This record gives sequence, C-alpha cells and structure tokens, in this order.
Amino acid sequence: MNKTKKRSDCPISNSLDIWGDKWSLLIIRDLMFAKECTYGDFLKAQERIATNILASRLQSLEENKIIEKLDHPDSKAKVLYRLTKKGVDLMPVLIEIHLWAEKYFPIPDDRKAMLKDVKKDKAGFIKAATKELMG
Amino acid sequence: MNKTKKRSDCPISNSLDIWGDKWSLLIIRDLMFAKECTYGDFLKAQERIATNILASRLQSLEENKIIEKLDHPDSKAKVLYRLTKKGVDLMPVLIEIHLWAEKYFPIPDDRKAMLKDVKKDKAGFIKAATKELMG
DNA sequence: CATTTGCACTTGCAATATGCAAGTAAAATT
DNA sequence: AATTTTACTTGCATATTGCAAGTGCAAATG
Repeated sequence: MNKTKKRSDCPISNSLDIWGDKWSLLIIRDLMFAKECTYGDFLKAQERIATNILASRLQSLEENKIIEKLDHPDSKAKVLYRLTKKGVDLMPVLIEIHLWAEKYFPIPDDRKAMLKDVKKDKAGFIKAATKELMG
Repeated sequence: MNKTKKRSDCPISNSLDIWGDKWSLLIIRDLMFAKECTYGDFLKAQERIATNILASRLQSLEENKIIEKLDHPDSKAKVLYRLTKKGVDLMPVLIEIHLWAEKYFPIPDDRKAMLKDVKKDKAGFIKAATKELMG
C-alpha cells in the first residue's frame, strides 16, 4: 500500500490506509498461523501473491510497524518476518472476519476447529495465541 | 471489486475478495452509522470517493448481498441503500478495527465515546446496534 | 575452489483499477 | 417550461497489479 496519506480522521479509513488491500491481511494471517515466515513461505500460500507485490507489501507493513525483519538463525541468505505487537493486536480483527466468514461461506475444517475454541473463550484464546506469537 | 473469483478456501481471503479494498468497508461504515444512505450521502463522506468507484462498489456489495437498495419513501429520484443482515453482521469486524485503531492512532472524540460503550458491554452494544439497523 | 542451487528480491511491460472531470437521463422543484 | 437535483455513466490520464524473467549474494555441491 501507499505511504502516510490519510484520507480522513476515521479509524476505519486510517486502518485501511495501512492494510486495506487484497494482500496485506493475508500476510498477517500467515504470520499469525506460522509465527515466523521467510519470503518463500509467503509465496507458498494458496493465493499465489506475485513476488513484486509481496516485496512491496512487506516493505509497507514494516514501515507501518506491523511486521519486523529478523535474521534467520542458520543462514544469512534467509530473512525471517514476524509480527510486532501492533501486528499481533490485529488478531481480534482476523478472528471476527473468520467468524463472519463462517456464517456465510463454507470454511475449511481446521479453521472450524479453531473457531470452536475461539467461541468457547474468546479472550482466553487471544491471550494464549498472543503469548505464543510474542514469546 | 471483482466478481466471484475466489483465490483460495481461506475465510480471510474469501472475505477480502468481497470487501477487501480501500472503499467497501467505508461504505459499510457509513451504513452502520446512518442506517440508510443515498448515493449523495456516500459522496459526502470525508474520504471523497469518486462517483464511478462508488457506483462500482455499491453494485458489487449488492451482488454480494452485503447491502440492498430500497425505494426512497418520498422521491423516485432518490435511492436508499441499507445493510442486509450479512452486512450488519460485519459490525464486530468494524468494532475490532476501531479498537485496534484506537490503540495506535489518535481517533475522533465521538468514536472514543462509542468505544467506551463498546468496552463496557461489547455483546450488548452489538445487539442493540444490530436491532437499530435491522428494525 | 569453481559451479550450481536457493533465496530474496528487482525490473520491464502488459493488463487492470483508480481518480478526475464532464456528461446524461429521469424526477423534482421553481 | 425551465432549472435543479439525483443517480449514475463515460472518457481519459495515472496508478496499481500481475506475470515472467532477471539479478546478486549466500550456501551447498562436486
């Protein structure tokens, strides 16, 4: 997405200015499920993001402090990406999207299983998952 | 946005295929706050959507059953748009985006006031607001 | 230690989407 | 009857996306 041109003072609009495109939330999703991803990991996702788009989204998400780069422990050729706290804090948004989607589309079984846990104790689920990602 | 080309079976991706652009959620936002809007009402929003983009988004949201058209009670020249149940059900998503934004940006006072209510009783807030929109 | 492979990007270009300004047609107002 | 309002549509310039191929460095292989 684009740099810091805010279209208004609305929080929805401001948020969309950062991650309101067809790809950013999928990158964030991948990091929520995997905790750490390499460039190649993102490219493996079902949706088949183009390499140039991936590079531009990673840069923009990093500029907006949603994700950060880490050195890969066993190779200088690899880069690890992970969510910052600001990124992890998007988890409730991702969860509500899941819950909405579950009401209106068929969704994969593993996601259904996850949502079963979510519904049992949403706050608890988020707390545990956040700990997992930030620890 | 585009027609029904699903990029994957992921619920996040499926959702973004419908409203994952810079404008759709703003239209939905306007309808959450106003319940019913005319074409001209949408054009008045701070973000200044272009008329052609507005028309294309309204059409796509209608095709996806997020919004519906209604006859305006006192004029055939006017059209009213409102959220369907499927659209109203996006409220938790919009609320979580607000809560996230509040943590990381300055947000307007009226939204802050709203979030204060939300935080007091999220389920109650959603129930009441949904009733308001669907009644 | 030379060569190949893997990884994270860049680059070039075509296709698509966005944004702006102006236009249109029907309905309402004057 | 003429003007204005309303909901769009159209044309065109600009920006973004998507695809395919390429680049450069690091690591593995022979």
